[in-house]
Amino acid sequence: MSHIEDLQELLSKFDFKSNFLYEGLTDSQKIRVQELFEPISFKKGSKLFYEDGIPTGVFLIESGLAKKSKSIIGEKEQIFYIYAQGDLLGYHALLSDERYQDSCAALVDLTASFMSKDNFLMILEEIPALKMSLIINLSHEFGVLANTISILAQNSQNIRLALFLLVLESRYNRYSPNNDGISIARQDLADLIGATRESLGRTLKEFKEEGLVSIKSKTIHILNHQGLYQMLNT
Amino acid sequence: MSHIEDLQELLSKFDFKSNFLYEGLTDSQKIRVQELFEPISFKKGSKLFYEDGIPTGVFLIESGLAKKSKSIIGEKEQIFYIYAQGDLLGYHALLSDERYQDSCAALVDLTASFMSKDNFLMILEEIPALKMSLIINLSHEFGVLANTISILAQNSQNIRLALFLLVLESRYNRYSPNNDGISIARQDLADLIGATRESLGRTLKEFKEEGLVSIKSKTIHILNHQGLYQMLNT
DNA sequence: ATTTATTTGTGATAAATGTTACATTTAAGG
DNA sequence: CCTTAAATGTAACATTTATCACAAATAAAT
Repeated sequence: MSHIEDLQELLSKFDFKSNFLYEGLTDSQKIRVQELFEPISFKKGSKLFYEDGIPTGVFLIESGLAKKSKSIIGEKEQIFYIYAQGDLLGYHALLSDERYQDSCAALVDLTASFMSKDNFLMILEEIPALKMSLIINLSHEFGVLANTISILAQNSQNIRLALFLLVLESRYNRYSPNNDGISIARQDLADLIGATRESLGRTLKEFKEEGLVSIKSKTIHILNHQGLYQMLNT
Repeated sequence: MSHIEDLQELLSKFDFKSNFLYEGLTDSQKIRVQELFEPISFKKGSKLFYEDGIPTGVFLIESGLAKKSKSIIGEKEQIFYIYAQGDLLGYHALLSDERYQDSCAALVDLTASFMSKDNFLMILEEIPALKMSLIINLSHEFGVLANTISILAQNSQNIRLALFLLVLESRYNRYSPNNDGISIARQDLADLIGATRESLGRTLKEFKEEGLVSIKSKTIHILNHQGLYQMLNT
Protein backbone atom coordinates (compact mmCIF):
# COMPACT_ATOMS: atom_id res chain seq x y z
CA MET A 1 0.00 0.00 0.00
CA SER A 2 1.33 3.44 -0.89
CA HIS A 3 1.99 6.20 1.60
CA ILE A 4 -0.84 8.23 0.12
CA GLU A 5 -3.28 5.39 0.67
CA ASP A 6 -1.97 4.87 4.21
CA LEU A 7 -2.57 8.54 4.92
CA GLN A 8 -6.06 8.46 3.42
CA GLU A 9 -6.92 5.46 5.55
CA LEU A 10 -5.59 7.16 8.67
CA LEU A 11 -7.52 10.35 7.97
CA SER A 12 -10.75 8.42 7.49
CA LYS A 13 -10.41 7.31 11.10
CA PHE A 14 -10.86 10.93 12.16
CA ASP A 15 -13.69 11.85 9.88
CA PHE A 16 -17.37 11.53 10.64
CA LYS A 17 -19.29 10.58 7.54
CA SER A 18 -21.86 13.16 8.48
CA ASN A 19 -22.93 13.63 4.90
CA PHE A 20 -24.88 10.38 5.00
CA LEU A 21 -28.29 11.95 4.82
CA TYR A 22 -29.11 11.33 1.19
CA GLU A 23 -27.30 8.04 0.86
CA GLY A 24 -29.50 5.21 -0.30
CA LEU A 25 -32.60 7.33 -0.82
CA THR A 26 -34.71 7.34 -3.96
CA ASP A 27 -35.01 10.61 -5.88
CA SER A 28 -38.50 11.26 -4.57
CA GLN A 29 -37.37 10.60 -1.02
CA LYS A 30 -34.51 13.05 -1.47
CA ILE A 31 -36.94 15.70 -2.59
CA ARG A 32 -39.21 14.94 0.36
CA VAL A 33 -36.30 15.44 2.75
CA GLN A 34 -35.13 18.61 1.03
CA GLU A 35 -38.60 20.14 1.34
CA LEU A 36 -38.38 19.94 5.12
CA PHE A 37 -35.24 22.05 5.26
CA GLU A 38 -35.24 25.81 5.44
CA PRO A 39 -32.25 28.08 4.88
CA ILE A 40 -30.56 29.76 7.82
CA SER A 41 -27.29 31.63 8.17
CA PHE A 42 -24.85 32.45 10.92
CA LYS A 43 -22.25 35.16 11.28
CA LYS A 44 -18.70 34.19 12.14
CA GLY A 45 -18.49 33.53 15.86
CA SER A 46 -22.20 33.07 16.46
CA LYS A 47 -23.53 29.84 17.86
CA LEU A 48 -25.74 27.28 16.16
CA PHE A 49 -26.60 25.93 19.60
CA TYR A 50 -25.46 26.14 23.21
CA GLU A 51 -24.39 23.57 25.78
CA ASP A 52 -27.35 22.82 28.09
CA GLY A 53 -29.79 24.32 25.61
CA ILE A 54 -32.92 22.46 24.49
CA PRO A 55 -32.49 20.83 21.07
CA THR A 56 -34.67 22.40 18.41
CA GLY A 57 -33.59 20.64 15.23
CA VAL A 58 -30.72 19.62 12.99
CA PHE A 59 -28.42 21.57 10.69
CA LEU A 60 -26.94 20.68 7.32
CA ILE A 61 -23.97 22.85 6.48
CA GLU A 62 -24.15 24.32 2.99
CA SER A 63 -21.02 26.42 3.24
CA GLY A 64 -18.57 27.35 5.95
CA LEU A 65 -17.09 25.67 9.01
CA ALA A 66 -18.27 25.08 12.56
CA LYS A 67 -16.59 23.88 15.73
CA LYS A 68 -18.20 21.64 18.29
CA SER A 69 -16.77 22.10 21.75
CA LYS A 70 -17.44 21.65 25.41
CA SER A 71 -16.14 22.56 28.79
CA ILE A 72 -16.60 20.01 31.57
CA ILE A 73 -14.38 21.40 34.27
CA GLY A 74 -13.38 25.02 34.71
CA GLU A 75 -13.25 27.35 31.72
CA LYS A 76 -11.01 25.28 29.48
CA GLU A 77 -12.73 24.60 26.20
CA GLN A 78 -12.10 21.45 24.22
CA ILE A 79 -12.98 21.37 20.54
CA PHE A 80 -13.66 17.79 19.60
CA TYR A 81 -14.79 18.18 16.02
CA ILE A 82 -14.79 20.66 13.18
CA TYR A 83 -17.68 20.32 10.74
CA ALA A 84 -17.53 21.37 7.10
CA GLN A 85 -19.76 21.64 4.06
CA GLY A 86 -22.11 18.69 3.64
CA ASP A 87 -22.10 17.67 7.30
CA LEU A 88 -25.29 17.08 9.28
CA LEU A 89 -25.16 17.95 12.94
CA GLY A 90 -27.21 18.55 16.03
CA TYR A 91 -28.99 15.20 16.13
CA HIS A 92 -27.28 13.58 19.12
CA ALA A 93 -28.94 15.51 21.92
CA LEU A 94 -32.18 15.50 19.98
CA LEU A 95 -32.22 11.72 19.64
CA SER A 96 -31.04 10.87 23.14
CA ASP A 97 -33.66 13.29 24.46
CA GLU A 98 -31.09 15.18 26.47
CA ARG A 99 -30.09 18.81 26.41
CA TYR A 100 -27.23 19.77 24.14
CA GLN A 101 -24.08 18.29 25.63
CA ASP A 102 -21.90 20.60 23.60
CA SER A 103 -22.02 23.92 21.85
CA CYS A 104 -21.47 24.63 18.20
CA ALA A 105 -20.11 27.89 16.78
CA ALA A 106 -19.47 29.14 13.26
CA LEU A 107 -15.76 29.56 12.51
CA VAL A 108 -16.58 31.68 9.47
CA ASP A 109 -19.78 33.11 8.04
CA LEU A 110 -21.90 30.03 7.50
CA THR A 111 -24.99 29.03 5.58
CA ALA A 112 -26.98 25.97 6.53
CA SER A 113 -30.28 24.19 6.09
CA PHE A 114 -32.34 23.69 9.20
CA MET A 115 -34.91 20.99 9.94
CA SER A 116 -37.06 21.19 13.05
CA LYS A 117 -37.01 18.43 15.63
CA ASP A 118 -40.55 17.35 14.80
CA ASN A 119 -39.88 17.12 11.10
CA PHE A 120 -36.64 15.26 11.65
CA LEU A 121 -38.27 12.66 13.90
CA MET A 122 -41.16 12.40 11.46
CA ILE A 123 -39.01 11.79 8.41
CA LEU A 124 -37.02 9.23 10.37
CA GLU A 125 -40.17 7.20 10.86
CA GLU A 126 -41.37 7.86 7.33
CA ILE A 127 -38.18 6.64 5.67
CA PRO A 128 -36.79 3.57 7.46
CA ALA A 129 -33.60 3.65 5.38
CA LEU A 130 -32.81 6.94 7.06
CA LYS A 131 -32.99 5.36 10.49
CA MET A 132 -30.57 2.67 9.48
CA SER A 133 -28.22 5.23 7.92
CA LEU A 134 -28.29 7.07 11.19
CA ILE A 135 -27.39 3.95 13.17
CA ILE A 136 -24.53 3.21 10.81
CA ASN A 137 -23.33 6.76 11.06
CA LEU A 138 -23.54 6.92 14.86
CA SER A 139 -21.60 3.68 15.08
CA HIS A 140 -18.91 5.08 12.87
CA GLU A 141 -18.73 8.26 14.92
CA PHE A 142 -18.09 6.17 18.01
CA GLY A 143 -14.90 4.91 16.39
CA VAL A 144 -13.81 8.40 15.41
CA LEU A 145 -14.18 9.72 18.95
CA ALA A 146 -12.38 6.69 20.37
CA ASN A 147 -9.53 7.37 17.95
CA THR A 148 -9.47 10.99 19.02
CA ILE A 149 -9.20 9.97 22.67
CA SER A 150 -6.35 7.67 21.80
CA ILE A 151 -4.40 10.33 19.92
CA LEU A 152 -4.91 13.09 22.44
CA ALA A 153 -4.20 10.99 25.53
CA GLN A 154 -1.18 9.08 24.29
CA ASN A 155 0.85 11.40 22.09
CA SER A 156 3.01 14.48 22.36
CA GLN A 157 1.93 17.88 21.17
CA ASN A 158 4.06 17.56 18.04
CA ILE A 159 2.30 14.41 16.98
CA ARG A 160 -1.14 15.74 17.87
CA LEU A 161 -0.50 18.85 15.82
CA ALA A 162 0.90 16.94 12.86
CA LEU A 163 -2.12 14.69 12.75
CA PHE A 164 -4.72 17.42 13.12
CA LEU A 165 -3.08 19.59 10.48
CA LEU A 166 -3.44 16.70 8.05
CA VAL A 167 -7.02 16.09 9.18
CA LEU A 168 -7.97 19.75 8.90
CA GLU A 169 -6.44 20.24 5.48
CA SER A 170 -8.41 17.32 4.15
CA ARG A 171 -11.60 18.57 5.81
CA TYR A 172 -11.21 22.18 4.65
CA ASN A 173 -10.62 21.05 1.09
CA ARG A 174 -13.38 18.48 0.96
CA TYR A 175 -15.17 20.14 -1.93
CA SER A 176 -12.57 22.61 -3.12
CA PRO A 177 -9.80 21.39 -5.43
CA ASN A 178 -7.71 24.51 -4.92
CA ASN A 179 -5.79 24.18 -1.70
CA ASP A 180 -6.43 27.38 0.24
CA GLY A 181 -4.60 26.20 3.32
CA ILE A 182 -5.94 25.92 6.83
CA SER A 183 -7.31 29.18 8.15
CA ILE A 184 -7.92 28.89 11.87
CA ALA A 185 -7.45 30.97 15.00
CA ARG A 186 -4.48 29.83 17.08
CA GLN A 187 -6.66 29.48 20.14
CA ASP A 188 -9.04 27.20 18.27
CA LEU A 189 -6.23 25.04 17.00
CA ALA A 190 -4.85 24.87 20.53
CA ASP A 191 -8.27 23.90 21.90
CA LEU A 192 -8.48 21.18 19.28
CA ILE A 193 -5.16 19.51 20.06
CA GLY A 194 -5.35 20.08 23.82
CA ALA A 195 -2.55 22.59 24.23
CA THR A 196 -2.10 26.17 25.32
CA ARG A 197 -1.97 28.88 22.70
CA GLU A 198 1.65 29.72 23.52
CA SER A 199 2.80 26.15 23.42
CA LEU A 200 1.04 25.56 20.12
CA GLY A 201 2.73 28.65 18.72
CA ARG A 202 6.13 27.26 19.55
CA THR A 203 5.39 23.88 18.00
CA LEU A 204 4.03 25.58 14.91
CA LYS A 205 7.19 27.65 14.65
CA GLU A 206 9.30 24.49 14.84
CA PHE A 207 7.28 22.98 12.01
CA LYS A 208 7.85 26.12 9.97
CA GLU A 209 11.60 26.07 10.59
CA GLU A 210 11.73 22.44 9.53
CA GLY A 211 9.99 23.33 6.29
CA LEU A 212 6.92 21.25 7.10
CA VAL A 213 4.49 24.15 6.87
CA SER A 214 4.31 27.77 5.83
CA ILE A 215 2.40 30.35 7.81
CA LYS A 216 0.85 33.54 6.53
CA SER A 217 -0.99 35.20 9.37
CA LYS A 218 -3.98 32.98 10.23
CA THR A 219 -3.42 30.56 7.37
CA ILE A 220 -1.28 27.45 7.51
CA HIS A 221 -0.18 25.62 4.38
CA ILE A 222 1.27 22.14 4.58
CA LEU A 223 4.46 21.98 2.51
CA ASN A 224 5.61 18.46 3.36
CA HIS A 225 2.76 16.01 3.89
CA GLN A 226 5.14 13.08 3.92
CA GLY A 227 7.14 14.71 6.68
CA LEU A 228 4.12 15.26 8.89
CA TYR A 229 2.92 11.74 8.25
CA GLN A 230 6.27 10.28 9.17
CA MET A 231 6.18 12.05 12.52
CA LEU A 232 3.22 9.83 13.35
CA ASN A 233 5.13 6.63 12.78
CA THR A 234 8.08 7.06 15.07
CA MET B 1 -28.28 20.85 44.60
CA SER B 2 -26.23 18.79 47.04
CA HIS B 3 -22.66 17.72 46.47
CA ILE B 4 -23.75 14.11 46.18
CA GLU B 5 -26.21 14.97 43.45
CA ASP B 6 -23.60 17.06 41.66
CA LEU B 7 -21.24 14.10 41.74
CA GLN B 8 -23.90 11.71 40.48
CA GLU B 9 -24.68 14.04 37.62
CA LEU B 10 -21.02 14.35 36.73
CA LEU B 11 -20.49 10.60 36.81
CA SER B 12 -23.46 10.03 34.52
CA LYS B 13 -21.58 12.03 31.89
CA PHE B 14 -18.96 9.29 31.80
CA ASP B 15 -21.25 6.31 31.82
CA PHE B 16 -22.65 4.57 28.76
CA LYS B 17 -26.16 3.35 29.44
CA SER B 18 -25.22 0.11 27.75
CA ASN B 19 -27.81 -1.82 29.70
CA PHE B 20 -30.57 -0.48 27.49
CA LEU B 21 -31.35 -3.76 25.78
CA TYR B 22 -34.50 -4.74 27.61
CA GLU B 23 -35.83 -1.25 28.17
CA GLY B 24 -39.30 -0.70 26.80
CA LEU B 25 -39.81 -4.29 25.67
CA THR B 26 -42.86 -6.39 26.48
CA ASP B 27 -42.32 -9.55 28.50
CA SER B 28 -42.69 -11.76 25.45
CA GLN B 29 -40.22 -9.64 23.52
CA LYS B 30 -37.75 -9.94 26.38
CA ILE B 31 -38.05 -13.71 26.26
CA ARG B 32 -37.62 -13.67 22.49
CA VAL B 33 -34.40 -11.70 22.87
CA GLN B 34 -33.11 -13.88 25.68
CA GLU B 35 -33.62 -17.02 23.59
CA LEU B 36 -31.15 -15.74 21.02
CA PHE B 37 -28.34 -15.42 23.57
CA GLU B 38 -26.00 -18.25 24.44
CA PRO B 39 -23.62 -18.34 27.41
CA ILE B 40 -19.92 -17.85 26.89
CA SER B 41 -17.07 -17.28 29.31
CA PHE B 42 -13.62 -15.72 29.18
CA LYS B 43 -10.57 -16.15 31.35
CA LYS B 44 -8.92 -13.09 32.82
CA GLY B 45 -6.77 -11.48 30.16
CA SER B 46 -8.38 -13.16 27.15
CA LYS B 47 -10.00 -11.12 24.44
CA LEU B 48 -13.65 -10.91 23.54
CA PHE B 49 -12.59 -9.49 20.19
CA TYR B 50 -9.58 -8.03 18.43
CA GLU B 51 -8.91 -4.75 16.65
CA ASP B 52 -9.21 -5.32 12.87
CA GLY B 53 -11.11 -8.57 13.41
CA ILE B 54 -14.39 -9.28 11.65
CA PRO B 55 -17.41 -8.70 13.90
CA THR B 56 -19.25 -11.88 14.76
CA GLY B 57 -21.86 -10.73 17.26
CA VAL B 58 -22.59 -8.86 20.45
CA PHE B 59 -21.87 -9.59 24.11
CA LEU B 60 -23.92 -8.92 27.21
CA ILE B 61 -21.79 -9.04 30.35
CA GLU B 62 -23.31 -11.21 33.08
CA SER B 63 -20.44 -10.90 35.53
CA GLY B 64 -16.96 -9.44 35.46
CA LEU B 65 -15.24 -6.47 33.85
CA ALA B 66 -13.82 -5.78 30.40
CA LYS B 67 -11.67 -3.04 28.95
CA LYS B 68 -12.05 -1.61 25.48
CA SER B 69 -8.84 -0.20 24.11
CA LYS B 70 -7.03 0.71 20.96
CA SER B 71 -3.65 1.67 19.64
CA ILE B 72 -3.57 4.07 16.71
CA ILE B 73 0.07 5.04 16.61
CA GLY B 74 2.97 2.98 17.92
CA GLU B 75 2.47 0.50 20.75
CA LYS B 76 0.80 2.82 23.25
CA GLU B 77 -2.54 1.46 24.28
CA GLN B 78 -5.42 3.71 25.25
CA ILE B 79 -8.29 2.29 27.27
CA PHE B 80 -11.36 4.37 26.54
CA TYR B 81 -13.99 2.45 28.42
CA ILE B 82 -14.40 -0.19 31.09
CA TYR B 83 -17.55 -2.27 30.83
CA ALA B 84 -19.26 -3.95 33.77
CA GLN B 85 -22.13 -6.28 34.50
CA GLY B 86 -25.26 -5.54 32.47
CA ASP B 87 -23.45 -3.79 29.63
CA LEU B 88 -23.99 -4.70 25.99
CA LEU B 89 -21.01 -4.31 23.71
CA GLY B 90 -19.59 -5.18 20.34
CA TYR B 91 -22.32 -3.62 18.22
CA HIS B 92 -20.52 -0.60 16.80
CA ALA B 93 -18.32 -2.31 14.25
CA LEU B 94 -21.11 -4.73 13.48
CA LEU B 95 -23.58 -1.96 12.70
CA SER B 96 -21.24 0.31 10.78
CA ASP B 97 -20.18 -2.72 8.77
CA GLU B 98 -16.55 -2.13 9.53
CA ARG B 99 -13.95 -4.32 11.19
CA TYR B 100 -13.55 -3.96 14.94
CA GLN B 101 -11.97 -0.57 15.56
CA ASP B 102 -10.92 -1.60 19.04
CA SER B 103 -10.16 -4.65 21.08
CA CYS B 104 -11.87 -5.84 24.20
CA ALA B 105 -10.26 -7.89 26.95
CA ALA B 106 -11.53 -9.41 30.19
CA LEU B 107 -10.04 -7.73 33.27
CA VAL B 108 -11.15 -10.64 35.45
CA ASP B 109 -12.75 -13.98 34.72
CA LEU B 110 -15.91 -13.03 32.91
CA THR B 111 -19.22 -14.60 31.96
CA ALA B 112 -21.32 -13.20 29.17
CA SER B 113 -24.21 -13.91 26.84
CA PHE B 114 -23.42 -13.93 23.15
CA MET B 115 -25.73 -13.19 20.23
CA SER B 116 -24.59 -13.79 16.64
CA LYS B 117 -24.49 -10.96 14.15
CA ASP B 118 -27.31 -12.46 12.10
CA ASN B 119 -29.58 -12.86 15.08
CA PHE B 120 -28.80 -9.38 16.34
CA LEU B 121 -29.61 -7.77 13.00
CA MET B 122 -32.72 -9.94 12.72
CA ILE B 123 -34.09 -9.01 16.14
CA LEU B 124 -33.38 -5.36 15.39
CA GLU B 125 -35.73 -5.55 12.42
CA GLU B 126 -38.23 -7.69 14.29
CA ILE B 127 -38.55 -5.33 17.25
CA PRO B 128 -38.54 -1.70 16.11
CA ALA B 129 -38.37 -0.41 19.69
CA LEU B 130 -34.95 -2.00 19.90
CA LYS B 131 -33.71 0.00 16.95
CA MET B 132 -34.85 3.21 18.56
CA SER B 133 -33.26 2.23 21.88
CA LEU B 134 -30.05 1.65 20.01
CA ILE B 135 -30.17 5.08 18.39
CA ILE B 136 -30.82 6.72 21.74
CA ASN B 137 -28.00 4.80 23.29
CA LEU B 138 -25.52 5.55 20.52
CA SER B 139 -26.38 9.22 20.77
CA HIS B 140 -25.74 9.16 24.48
CA GLU B 141 -22.43 7.38 23.98
CA PHE B 142 -21.34 10.17 21.67
CA GLY B 143 -21.65 12.58 24.57
CA VAL B 144 -19.70 10.32 26.91
CA LEU B 145 -16.78 10.03 24.51
CA ALA B 146 -16.80 13.77 23.89
CA ASN B 147 -16.63 14.31 27.65
CA THR B 148 -13.76 11.86 27.88
CA ILE B 149 -11.86 13.76 25.21
CA SER B 150 -12.44 16.98 27.08
CA ILE B 151 -11.19 15.61 30.40
CA LEU B 152 -8.14 13.88 29.00
CA ALA B 153 -7.03 16.70 26.74
CA GLN B 154 -7.54 19.62 29.09
CA ASN B 155 -6.64 18.47 32.58
CA SER B 156 -3.63 17.49 34.62
CA GLN B 157 -2.91 13.95 35.64
CA ASN B 158 -4.16 14.61 39.19
CA ILE B 159 -7.55 15.69 37.95
CA ARG B 160 -7.80 12.89 35.41
CA LEU B 161 -7.00 10.34 38.10
CA ALA B 162 -9.42 11.86 40.61
CA LEU B 163 -12.25 11.74 38.11
CA PHE B 164 -11.61 8.23 36.88
CA LEU B 165 -11.30 6.85 40.39
CA LEU B 166 -14.77 8.19 41.10
CA VAL B 167 -16.06 6.83 37.80
CA LEU B 168 -14.53 3.41 38.34
CA GLU B 169 -15.77 3.04 41.89
CA SER B 170 -19.31 3.75 40.76
CA ARG B 171 -18.96 1.36 37.82
CA TYR B 172 -17.42 -1.47 39.86
CA ASN B 173 -20.15 -1.22 42.46
CA ARG B 174 -23.05 -0.93 40.05
CA TYR B 175 -24.81 -4.01 41.36
CA SER B 176 -22.90 -4.68 44.55
CA PRO B 177 -23.82 -2.72 47.65
CA ASN B 178 -20.67 -3.76 49.52
CA ASN B 179 -17.87 -1.49 48.41
CA ASP B 180 -14.99 -3.78 47.49
CA GLY B 181 -12.82 -0.98 46.19
CA ILE B 182 -11.30 -0.64 42.76
CA SER B 183 -9.15 -3.58 41.81
CA ILE B 184 -7.17 -2.74 38.70
CA ALA B 185 -3.65 -3.22 37.36
CA ARG B 186 -1.57 -0.06 37.53
CA GLN B 187 -0.79 -0.27 33.84
CA ASP B 188 -4.48 -0.43 32.99
CA LEU B 189 -5.28 2.56 35.16
CA ALA B 190 -2.41 4.43 33.53
CA ASP B 191 -3.69 3.51 30.05
CA LEU B 192 -7.12 4.77 31.05
CA ILE B 193 -6.03 8.22 32.23
CA GLY B 194 -3.32 8.65 29.60
CA ALA B 195 -0.25 8.50 31.80
CA THR B 196 2.79 6.32 32.27
CA ARG B 197 2.72 3.64 34.93
CA GLU B 198 5.47 5.34 36.95
CA SER B 199 3.82 8.71 36.84
CA LEU B 200 0.49 7.25 37.84
CA GLY B 201 2.16 5.50 40.75
CA ARG B 202 3.50 8.77 42.07
CA THR B 203 0.17 10.55 41.77
CA LEU B 204 -1.52 7.65 43.52
CA LYS B 205 1.03 7.87 46.31
CA GLU B 206 0.28 11.57 46.74
CA PHE B 207 -3.42 10.78 47.00
CA LYS B 208 -2.65 8.20 49.64
CA GLU B 209 -0.51 10.61 51.65
CA GLU B 210 -3.29 13.19 51.53
CA GLY B 211 -5.72 10.62 52.90
CA LEU B 212 -7.85 10.60 49.78
CA VAL B 213 -7.43 6.89 49.10
CA SER B 214 -6.06 3.76 50.69
CA ILE B 215 -4.13 1.19 48.71
CA LYS B 216 -3.82 -2.50 49.45
CA SER B 217 -1.81 -4.10 46.68
CA LYS B 218 -3.96 -3.96 43.54
CA THR B 219 -7.01 -2.54 45.26
CA ILE B 220 -7.77 1.14 45.75
CA HIS B 221 -10.39 2.35 48.20
CA ILE B 222 -11.64 5.91 48.10
CA LEU B 223 -11.58 7.39 51.60
CA ASN B 224 -12.58 10.97 50.83
CA HIS B 225 -15.00 11.31 47.93
CA GLN B 226 -15.60 14.94 48.69
CA GLY B 227 -11.87 15.61 48.47
CA LEU B 228 -11.52 13.98 45.09
CA TYR B 229 -14.59 15.78 43.82
CA GLN B 230 -13.26 19.13 44.98
CA MET B 231 -10.07 18.61 43.02
CA LEU B 232 -12.21 18.77 39.90
CA ASN B 233 -13.60 22.19 40.75
CA THR B 234 -10.45 24.23 41.14
C1' DA C 1 6.89 -24.23 49.55
C1' DT C 2 10.10 -22.60 46.53
C1' DT C 3 11.33 -20.82 42.31
C1' DT C 4 10.25 -17.85 38.44
C1' DA C 5 7.88 -14.43 36.19
C1' DT C 6 5.26 -10.39 36.47
C1' DT C 7 3.98 -6.28 38.53
C1' DT C 8 4.94 -2.36 41.26
C1' DG C 9 7.87 1.20 43.71
C1' DT C 10 11.62 4.52 43.64
C1' DG C 11 15.00 8.00 42.48
C1' DA C 12 17.69 10.71 39.35
C1' DT C 13 17.40 13.09 35.25
C1' DA C 14 15.68 14.98 30.96
C1' DA C 15 12.13 16.61 28.19
C1' DA C 16 7.77 18.62 27.41
C1' DT C 17 4.43 21.78 28.50
C1' DG C 18 2.26 25.45 31.20
C1' DT C 19 2.49 30.20 33.18
C1' DT C 20 3.26 34.94 33.32
C1' DA C 21 4.06 39.22 31.40
C1' DC C 22 4.60 42.06 27.76
C1' DA C 23 5.75 43.42 22.80
C1' DT C 24 4.04 43.18 18.23
C1' DT C 25 1.04 42.37 14.65
C1' DT C 26 -3.41 41.98 12.60
C1' DA C 27 -8.26 42.77 12.33
C1' DA C 28 -12.50 45.64 13.24
C1' DG C 29 -15.16 49.76 13.71
C1' DG C 30 -16.07 54.32 13.05
C1' DC D 1 -7.75 56.10 7.00
C1' DC D 2 -7.16 56.11 11.70
C1' DT D 3 -8.01 54.35 16.14
C1' DT D 4 -8.90 50.77 19.20
C1' DA D 5 -9.49 46.13 20.26
C1' DA D 6 -8.25 41.52 19.55
C1' DA D 7 -5.05 38.07 18.29
C1' DT D 8 -0.46 36.47 18.04
C1' DG D 9 4.64 36.18 19.08
C1' DT D 10 8.27 35.86 22.42
C1' DA D 11 11.15 34.91 26.40
C1' DA D 12 12.22 33.56 31.09
C1' DC D 13 10.82 30.58 34.38
C1' DA D 14 8.08 27.04 37.00
C1' DT D 15 5.80 22.84 36.87
C1' DT D 16 4.44 18.62 35.24
C1' DT D 17 5.31 14.43 33.19
C1' DA D 18 8.22 11.03 30.80
C1' DT D 19 12.28 8.10 30.67
C1' DC D 20 15.59 5.02 32.34
C1' DA D 21 17.46 1.80 35.35
C1' DC D 22 16.94 -1.05 38.97
C1' DA D 23 15.07 -2.73 43.60
C1' DA D 24 11.21 -4.67 45.97
C1' DA D 25 7.03 -6.93 46.25
C1' DT D 26 3.49 -9.75 44.62
C1' DA D 27 1.45 -13.41 41.87
C1' DA D 28 1.94 -17.67 39.22
C1' DA D 29 3.79 -22.09 38.37
C1' DT D 30 5.98 -26.22 39.51
